[in-house]
Amino acid sequence: MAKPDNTTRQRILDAALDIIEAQGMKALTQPKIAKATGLRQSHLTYYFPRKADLFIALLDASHSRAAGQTPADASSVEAMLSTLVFDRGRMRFLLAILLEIDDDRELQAVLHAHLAHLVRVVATRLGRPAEDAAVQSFVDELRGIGLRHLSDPAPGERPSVAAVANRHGISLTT
Amino acid sequence: MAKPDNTTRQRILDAALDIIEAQGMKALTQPKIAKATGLRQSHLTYYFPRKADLFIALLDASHSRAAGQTPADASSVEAMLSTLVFDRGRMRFLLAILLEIDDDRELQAVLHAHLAHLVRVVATRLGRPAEDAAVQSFVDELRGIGLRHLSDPAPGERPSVAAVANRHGISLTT
DNA sequence: ATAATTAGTTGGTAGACTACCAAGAAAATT
DNA sequence: AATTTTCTTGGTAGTCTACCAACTAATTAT
Repeated sequence: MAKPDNTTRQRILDAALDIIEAQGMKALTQPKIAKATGLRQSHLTYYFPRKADLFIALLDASHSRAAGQTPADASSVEAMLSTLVFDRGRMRFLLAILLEIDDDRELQAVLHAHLAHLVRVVATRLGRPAEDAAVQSFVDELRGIGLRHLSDPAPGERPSVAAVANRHGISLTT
Repeated sequence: MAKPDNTTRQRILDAALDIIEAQGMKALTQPKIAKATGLRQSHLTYYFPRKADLFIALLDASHSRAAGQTPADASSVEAMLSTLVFDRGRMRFLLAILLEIDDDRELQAVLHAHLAHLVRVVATRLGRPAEDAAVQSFVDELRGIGLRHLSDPAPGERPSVAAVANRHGISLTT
């Protein structure tokens, strides 16, 4: 089902995620990844010809990593969305990808599918139809809030995800 | 009231806006601005020591430019928000700034104020109190949709701003 | 088994770009 | 007229992405 372990490729992705987590998006450079993995810089572009390719690959990689840490019960949907949207690192990650893929249709499609998938997952976990318009607009608003949150020089408490949900006729307490 | 014309500085900002409009955010580089204005590259960093400084300055500059073209009647709020959020260039502009200012509190504050101001303007134009929570969440959701729109490889028609407004109990037809 | 093809790896380089700096020119103050 | 401040220049240091030609290891085919 999953690709063969492909150790080298995976090592790159892991190192990249570590760097992002520890030093942020702007610090994610080929030299740093090379150092962390012991590979040559030029070698990295063999696996990921353009930086955008790496970014897109990281999309799934980070998802996998997160999946390994989070229990899949419905009660954690709120927490999941909260970090997804209010964690500055996470948000910047998304924005960076969005900017990097620029006008590349192919990569856009991958990202778009990824985002759509997330909405379906949330909807399902909330016991709603997979293509629920309310869930979509709920998540949309969350992302908008997250965007604004990102520019807040002194962010206080994280906004309540549940309150936003209510606004869209969604109850998080199953 | 306004700063003195400061021609050089303004010339830089104008050239920068032109480049962004014509070639997108990624094409906005010091060499290109230098060429367009006839200034030396090193000179640009005299006016804007860091790239983020230029970005922030562009925030107001683009606002001014847009103000000169748009009539200020209420009926155009919809159109204004539509381009603001669904125009890929505009959206990328915001994201680029967000990423570039990173953790600089000072610049974050400027951007944050800018975003807050926009909401107040929208609220006022809609005949609502300046600090209207509904308008805020309305704009938030729009931005979230805009974000998603940006990753759509084959964007169809722009979503209806009015429909989103209704969802937040806001009517655009004054 | 061995030849041939494909996948992975290396070192080096080209091309951009931001940021900085020392020194000189122009403008404004005193 | 002298001095201080602002503006301008040319040059450089340091990063980074992307590319490429050559080499090696691993697969696949004969």
